[in-house]
Amino acid sequence: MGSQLDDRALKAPLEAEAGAIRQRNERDILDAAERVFSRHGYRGASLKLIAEEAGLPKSNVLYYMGSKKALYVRLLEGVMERWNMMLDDISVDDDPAEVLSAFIRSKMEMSRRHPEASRLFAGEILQGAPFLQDYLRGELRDWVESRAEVFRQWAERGLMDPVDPISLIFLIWSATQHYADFQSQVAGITGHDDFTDEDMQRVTDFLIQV
Amino acid sequence: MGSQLDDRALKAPLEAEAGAIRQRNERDILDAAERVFSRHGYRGASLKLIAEEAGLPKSNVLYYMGSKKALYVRLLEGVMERWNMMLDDISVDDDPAEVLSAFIRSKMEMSRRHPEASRLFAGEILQGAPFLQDYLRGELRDWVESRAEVFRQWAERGLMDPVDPISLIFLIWSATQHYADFQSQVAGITGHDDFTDEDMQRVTDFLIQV
DNA sequence: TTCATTCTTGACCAATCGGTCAGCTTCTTC
DNA sequence: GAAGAAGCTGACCGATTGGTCAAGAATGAA
Repeated sequence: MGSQLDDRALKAPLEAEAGAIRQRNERDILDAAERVFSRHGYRGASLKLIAEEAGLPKSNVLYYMGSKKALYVRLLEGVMERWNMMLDDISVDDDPAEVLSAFIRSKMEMSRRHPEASRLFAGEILQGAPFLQDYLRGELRDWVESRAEVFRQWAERGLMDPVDPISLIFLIWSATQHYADFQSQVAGITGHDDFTDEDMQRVTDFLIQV
Repeated sequence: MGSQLDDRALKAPLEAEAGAIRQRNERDILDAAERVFSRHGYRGASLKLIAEEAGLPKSNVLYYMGSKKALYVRLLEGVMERWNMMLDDISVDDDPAEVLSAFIRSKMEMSRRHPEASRLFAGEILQGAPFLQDYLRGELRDWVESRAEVFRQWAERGLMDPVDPISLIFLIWSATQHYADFQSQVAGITGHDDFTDEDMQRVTDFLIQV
């Protein structure tokens, strides 16, 4: 059997280096899907709408993504990948105030620049994380616990107030994500439709101050 | 025309004192709908599922509620009514620490005892509040601003730190609601499936401390 | 040019959706 | 017990859903 075909035939349908056409179309579809899923939720989003948003016929979306569920899962995986990069390399020797400030700032930045991704994740969690349960109970749980351990050591050295570390992480998550997830609530109440840089800075300062 | 019929005929279909049968069935339907809508979102929930959950045929649900949208709106109104009772009667003369503690405690209590209602509200907001926009931009906005005014006066008298009042309200909302909305996330990470009273107390204490 | 691979798409499908309706039974009231 | 109101529900409807498929068009390596 032709050996120069083997490795292409084996990885082509799944792996990275696909044809240029495939790469462009998949990107278009994923971008469109992120917008549509975040606006309407998993069941509320229709393939027809996603296809229109991507400028392709519906059949083409199925051709590249296989099924609605597969498309959704692939989207979630992409979000989690970006999401997980933060706060990955802190150590006991860092300055707590500095680290926490940077963390809050980067989470706020993400809520502001990728609200669709943030809402996509929130919607998945809200409905009981049907597709993410394994991830939550595995990887993410370990991640949180190792971070909490560093906080505990900081508290022992008297570098920060001895608050419950896990609660602190939850607090930062919820407060920063709130601004993406509940964008319309915040916008409706404060009166402006979008966040200015000034607003962002004020909220960030507020959280750091706390 | 028989005057003893008039007032019944006029208000019966819309107003409070309906027949006993109607009252019981409507309650069953609303309870079932709250569970189903909070689990699957507006579009994800089907009348068939709601009907099964309520132990009635689908036609019967339509008979009492008119339409899916009407049922959903009626649910939301109920949630907002309960929700709005809190923090309604504070004044400048109260003790800030006491008021805030009570507020946090009652919001946490609500998140724990009515997670479905809380998630229902969150889902509506997450998708851009298609049914609640008017409420957000009207009543609720006024409510928040009058509360914020009290906070500002407290700060002027030196009774509390001079933090941005609106941000503070958002922070409390998001932090307490987080535990209902992201229940599965929290459960998946912390390891237990539900909150014990002890957990509740610990988190509440933490927030008050902050 | 050849020819296998990849891409594209309209027609079509079964399932499910929210909603209507006619006709039935069960209550309530006098 | 008669009459009208309220409650009940299976059959049915058009629209939309996610998904299949066959057949043709474009692409690219030899």
